Amino acid sequence: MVSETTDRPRRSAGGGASPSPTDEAAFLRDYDAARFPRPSVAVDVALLTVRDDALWALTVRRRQHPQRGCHALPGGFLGIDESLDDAAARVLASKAGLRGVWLEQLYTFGAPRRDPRTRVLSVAYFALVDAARLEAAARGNSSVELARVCVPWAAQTGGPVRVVGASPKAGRLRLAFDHADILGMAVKRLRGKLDWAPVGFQLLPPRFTLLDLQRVHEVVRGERLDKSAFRRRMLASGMLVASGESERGVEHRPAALYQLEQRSAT
Amino acid sequence: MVSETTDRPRRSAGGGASPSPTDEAAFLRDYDAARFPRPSVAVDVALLTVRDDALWALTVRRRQHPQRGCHALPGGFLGIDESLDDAAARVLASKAGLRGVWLEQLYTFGAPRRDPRTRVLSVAYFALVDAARLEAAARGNSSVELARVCVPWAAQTGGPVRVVGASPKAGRLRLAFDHADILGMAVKRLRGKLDWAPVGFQLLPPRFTLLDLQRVHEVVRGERLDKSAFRRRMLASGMLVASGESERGVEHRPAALYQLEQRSAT
DNA sequence: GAAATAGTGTCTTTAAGACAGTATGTG
DNA sequence: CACATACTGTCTTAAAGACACTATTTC
Repeated sequence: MVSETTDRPRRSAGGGASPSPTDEAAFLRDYDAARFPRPSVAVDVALLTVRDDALWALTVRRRQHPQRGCHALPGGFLGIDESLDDAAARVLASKAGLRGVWLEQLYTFGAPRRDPRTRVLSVAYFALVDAARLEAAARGNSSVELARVCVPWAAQTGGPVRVVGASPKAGRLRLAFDHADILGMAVKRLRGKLDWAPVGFQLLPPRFTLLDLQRVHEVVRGERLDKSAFRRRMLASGMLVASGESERGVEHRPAALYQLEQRSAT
Repeated sequence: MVSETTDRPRRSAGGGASPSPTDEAAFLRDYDAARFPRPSVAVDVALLTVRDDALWALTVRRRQHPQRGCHALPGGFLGIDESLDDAAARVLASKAGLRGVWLEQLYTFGAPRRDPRTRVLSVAYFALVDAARLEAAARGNSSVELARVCVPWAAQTGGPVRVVGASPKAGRLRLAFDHADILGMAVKRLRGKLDWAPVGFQLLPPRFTLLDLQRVHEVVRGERLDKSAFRRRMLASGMLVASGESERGVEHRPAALYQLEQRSAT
């Protein structure tokens, strides 16, 4: 059976089957948005980076019920006059102190019981930042924590991931709600876009060597790549340009530094 | 500045800066979901098909304000205990009488003024069905209409699309709200998935010839493809199997009929 | 056998994988 | 000069594009 919740809520009950035509201004004046129950809407951000040959995600330790003590993705409720993109940027700024980070909407999670409090939809976002910026942000903020992401599936299969604490002896962390699924989808999306969209660069500082970029691709894809073929492919893609400068302070031949071609900045 | 709407709404005002720890059951009992304003959440479905060398979308003529007289995607408000996927399937069943259609979440549209009534988020879905089923469904239902989709951008660029009525003399149709953007994103997603996911098959009946499939790919991508290379690629993909049968009633050599390999059914 | 589309063969082009080699910095 | 890593060359392999060719059905 089809639920009646599909009908547009209206204060003035239109008489019977025939629609009661009024002008649009009158319609909007009489419109009663509160007539049907509405879910809460949150925005959660899967912020990923690459460091030490591993994928890391930013987590927030929950100090309140529900799921108190679990690790969660940084998130917050959507403001009633706030766009989704703005909400995601606000969450990152307020929880991690990060601004101007690459951000993209990922998926909306809406299982009816995903949050025990009430119906809460989560519009998940997916963000990428280089390790140095994320470390700097996490250092000055005791409420956030980096967690290493372990991907138990190959290629684009998808599914939840596991996370492990940063300290050497730390074990597996408990993720709140369906956040293991959100993180898994972020990894899946990242793997899917890596080869054709300029996203790998977002995990590196503005200037990087080709080997840095190769390491990032290897960590994200979870497999080794051939150096020669990788360079050919990257340079042919047109997404990079040589900056003209080179590494400094290394005790071997310095590598050329590249940067993102401005035109592919999106 | 960071808005205070990020805080978790609670009925009992916790005293000052320190959290007031209670057990989780008590927390949930005291939780007041209505404390902050919540948006309405709708689910809209971009249902696409391919016919006569063109892309078509199912539209619903709006009989009520706002945007009365415009064409819209079939949609409805999310039930408070209903999953997003269920809502999308319900919308397709109730507005188009279609069940068991391939359906995937697309994107959530949430610009604050996208609907003049009140804040309405739209969780957009993207559905594919073969032309015969869609025609059959539209024939018995005067409130829906097929609209031809014109894509004014190349490859994966993205952006809104235009729609044109089905009758030969029909001109451009006005689409309600941001539904031209939703349809545009559906086309972009379809183009992106066509080459690696088993989606082209969803636009054809269960058994089809390789030339049928090639026409579908050509229409979706908006360019001609080479027959030999297309066959090689499709047969090598493992997504198809020969059914063993052939076309009947054609006045030329009948083509072999293929079907989707069961393993790639997702 | 004419017409029409089904289906194949093959040459060329392009991109990727493998891997060895040369180049250029520091100590 | 030793060493470490940067970078290049080249052979092989796989896939795609182009396009002509053969095959099989109906009338």
